[in-house]
Amino acid sequence: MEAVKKQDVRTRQRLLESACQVFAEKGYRDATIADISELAGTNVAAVNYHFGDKEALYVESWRLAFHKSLEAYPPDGGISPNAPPEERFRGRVFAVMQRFAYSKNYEFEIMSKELANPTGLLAEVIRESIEPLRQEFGRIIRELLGTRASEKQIQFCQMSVMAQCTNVMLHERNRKLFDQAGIKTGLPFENFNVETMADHVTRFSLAGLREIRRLIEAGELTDQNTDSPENSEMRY
Amino acid sequence: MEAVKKQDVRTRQRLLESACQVFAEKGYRDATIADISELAGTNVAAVNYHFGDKEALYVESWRLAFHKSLEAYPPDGGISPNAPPEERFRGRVFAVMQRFAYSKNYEFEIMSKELANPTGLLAEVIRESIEPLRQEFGRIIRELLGTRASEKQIQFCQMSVMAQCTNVMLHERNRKLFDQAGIKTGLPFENFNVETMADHVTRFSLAGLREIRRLIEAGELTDQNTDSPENSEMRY
DNA sequence: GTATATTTTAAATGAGCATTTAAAATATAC
DNA sequence: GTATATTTTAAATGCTCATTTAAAATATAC
Repeated sequence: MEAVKKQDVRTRQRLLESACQVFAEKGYRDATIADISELAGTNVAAVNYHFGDKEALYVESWRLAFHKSLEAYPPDGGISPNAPPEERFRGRVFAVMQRFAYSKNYEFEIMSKELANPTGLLAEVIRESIEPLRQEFGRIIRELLGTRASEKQIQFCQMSVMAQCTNVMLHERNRKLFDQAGIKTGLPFENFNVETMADHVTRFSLAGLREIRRLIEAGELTDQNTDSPENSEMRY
Repeated sequence: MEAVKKQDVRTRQRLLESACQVFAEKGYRDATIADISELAGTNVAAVNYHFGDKEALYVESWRLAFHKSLEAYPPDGGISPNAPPEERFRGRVFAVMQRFAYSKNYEFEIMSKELANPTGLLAEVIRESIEPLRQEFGRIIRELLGTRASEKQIQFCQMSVMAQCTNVMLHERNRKLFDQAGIKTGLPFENFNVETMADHVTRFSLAGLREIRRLIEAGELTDQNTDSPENSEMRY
């Protein structure tokens, strides 16, 4: 049970890598153990032997996918911590988009499927993985917004930036799907290029951040303004 | 076969409305015909009798959800076509976010699940539904970017704005899920408010658009800059 | 009111799938 | 080399689910 032997590790590892790929392509529910073990060249029972069940395999797959992705593209984008915040900002945006863009990094596909259609199985482990990155990025945004920005204002802005990074990728993937299905989309990005997109998102967002900062410092944007009053209708 | 009688319409309608709800909650694959027909108070065979199969019901559900959503929140946000583009912009952003925010509009949940994990069944019908809105919004962005903006630049900016609208909602939904699961998120939006969020997205984005316009008009942003060169790695 | 067409129902069918089982194969310990 | 522990395998199990069937119920036409 405890002792992990060589051969063991090898099948376990193959299984895990296949699982990342299949979960990324199909999502938890549509991925079958048969798919995964066929791709890994093992028997279906191997999954249950090595991981217990499909759920545990899913969680382990996320961990591996995230780990590999982060290893391939360090989150600071290679920018020195002493660089001006605008540059560190661009580094982060670029790194996120690379992590999401390269299809062998299954991080993005697994996560976006999970977020849209949650199984609940990854809630904790995704949060654990991502929270440190979120904090680091938040600190850069704080610098850009100035000392008078509230926590909530920082989080709103962070959301605006990250939203662009993820949606670019969803967009791009779906354009590919539409193309394959022979549907004319009128959508952009025919020659998709991560660097170009990162530049756009950076330019657009830095301008947004400067404006929010200006408003805060001109006193035209109190926290109340960005905070929620009790008036308009709530969701649910 | 052809003639549609009264009682017929009623069960058909109940089935359709239940289907919207269940597909929105669970996505295509996890929604079962048993779920749907139970909610509608009909027999499971009724689905096949009235719609043929689950796939056709899914497509019809999207149509209904989208139609109702648009009816409840007109896409221009009630802003006159003669208003300045900034106001029309805000109207659109607000309308989109309302459509997405109110949970009885199943549009958002069905669409975001479909986009993250495509069945392919909605590709055409979603595009058909959304394309006119996309065009109208594109025209507003064109006004804001000025006459020298390229089509690609407009589409990039449009993506940046829509990305924020959709991600706010995903974010919010998942915060609720995390809360329910008792997981501390550190995520924002404790008192979620559509108007506040629409204001933020509008402010942030209008600043981004002004900056892109400035760069275009200063000649610092040729279409080449925003277009894709052949250098860096492509996805897939 | 009777005959015909439509709609609803309960039960059956059969496919897909995660998981289990127990035997066979392989590695490890001594 | 033999005994023991680990790993792999093919087949079986049992559950969920979409879809079908054919009989019963209900509506419509005349």
